[in-house]
Amino acid sequence: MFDHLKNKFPIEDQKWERYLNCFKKLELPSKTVLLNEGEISERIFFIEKGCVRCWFNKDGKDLTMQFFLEGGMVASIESFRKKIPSPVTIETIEPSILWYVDKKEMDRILKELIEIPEIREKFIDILFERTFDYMKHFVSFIKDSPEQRYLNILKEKPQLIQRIPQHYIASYLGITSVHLSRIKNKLLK
Amino acid sequence: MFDHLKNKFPIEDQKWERYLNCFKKLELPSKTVLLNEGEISERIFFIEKGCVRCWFNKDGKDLTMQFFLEGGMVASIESFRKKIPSPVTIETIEPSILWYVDKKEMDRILKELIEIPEIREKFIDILFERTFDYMKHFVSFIKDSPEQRYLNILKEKPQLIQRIPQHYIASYLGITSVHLSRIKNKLLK
DNA sequence: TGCATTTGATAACAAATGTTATCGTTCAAC
DNA sequence: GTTGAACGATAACATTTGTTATCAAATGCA
Repeated sequence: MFDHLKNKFPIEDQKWERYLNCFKKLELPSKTVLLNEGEISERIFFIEKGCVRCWFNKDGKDLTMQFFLEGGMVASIESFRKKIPSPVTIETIEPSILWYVDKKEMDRILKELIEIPEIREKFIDILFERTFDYMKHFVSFIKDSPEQRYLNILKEKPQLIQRIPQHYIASYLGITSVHLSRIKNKLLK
Repeated sequence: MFDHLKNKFPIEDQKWERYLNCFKKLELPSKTVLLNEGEISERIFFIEKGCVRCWFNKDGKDLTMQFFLEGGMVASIESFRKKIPSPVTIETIEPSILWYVDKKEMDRILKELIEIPEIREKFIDILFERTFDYMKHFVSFIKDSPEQRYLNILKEKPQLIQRIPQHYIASYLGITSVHLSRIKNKLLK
């Protein structure tokens, strides 16, 4: 697990040791809520094992915004950064092993680490990459049909298709589960 | 114009002076291409007056990804940062007054300024805000009907509706211009 | 093991959206 | 001013996608 983290924040081992005790381990069953819609995000989670989903309620419908797998780092980032109510619920959808850090500690750690040029670069890089991901994702809504979006995931993140219930994938693609079922059926032929 | 910039990068005036000569002014007519799809972005543009559109070609169709107005800062950011071919063309859609900085100089400036904690914070903040914007945009494709997306723009960025040809708005919303015309018609009644 | 819940497929029908074509208007270039 | 291109509205029709309901299979749990 900590290999993932060391990769995200490449600092020397001894410095790293100083932060280890900020990380708390959680072993959780499936369908455990990590943060409720409307609450303020106080923790950032690192996924060692399992799968986490961000979703929100729209007129009684459960709509999926994003998935995170092993190695992922998840929080309701706008809530975490700006201390505003979270627009999403964050929930495990598999039995999962997570590590979390409280916001207060995370802020302190970042404040120290950001002074180190390599870490700073890495941090900014991660931020840019996440921005690029979101850009690609919304461009795909302009550019691709739902069928094509499904094929894109199948190619780029096959894990998601294999592990995640289809109706969650459907709303993530912006379609109904009935329609996704039709798409799969059509692709078989 | 430079007020916008000073606001984005709040440094003392004398320091600011040192960078002024990196900014080159352009006065351009409408439909001037600033960067072609496939080229590598070498400049970042700041908009003093006018309007700029990022778009790409998909099977012969012209699809709009994003608009920028006065005060905006535009480049093909993934291309600018990673020196990869731009997925989009950047083009004025009104007679515009722009300022640009070459990537080499921008990198040098940022390298210096990023050491200053306030600037660094501001920079990271701008990055986060842009990320949040893209998140909201793609969530709106999951959550809202095209009609609702149109109403959202009308409310949040009415300037876009007023100034930008409707068929550009349409593809930005992920629909055809015919459908957008229908939506507007329906809203009249 | 057995039962309830979740998940996924499918059908029939309704609604939304795209396609193509036509027409009138606006607008900029000459 | 005249003209051609760009823009926007509209209609008719085709296609895609959503809705609702039902059923079968898979899954988790007592």
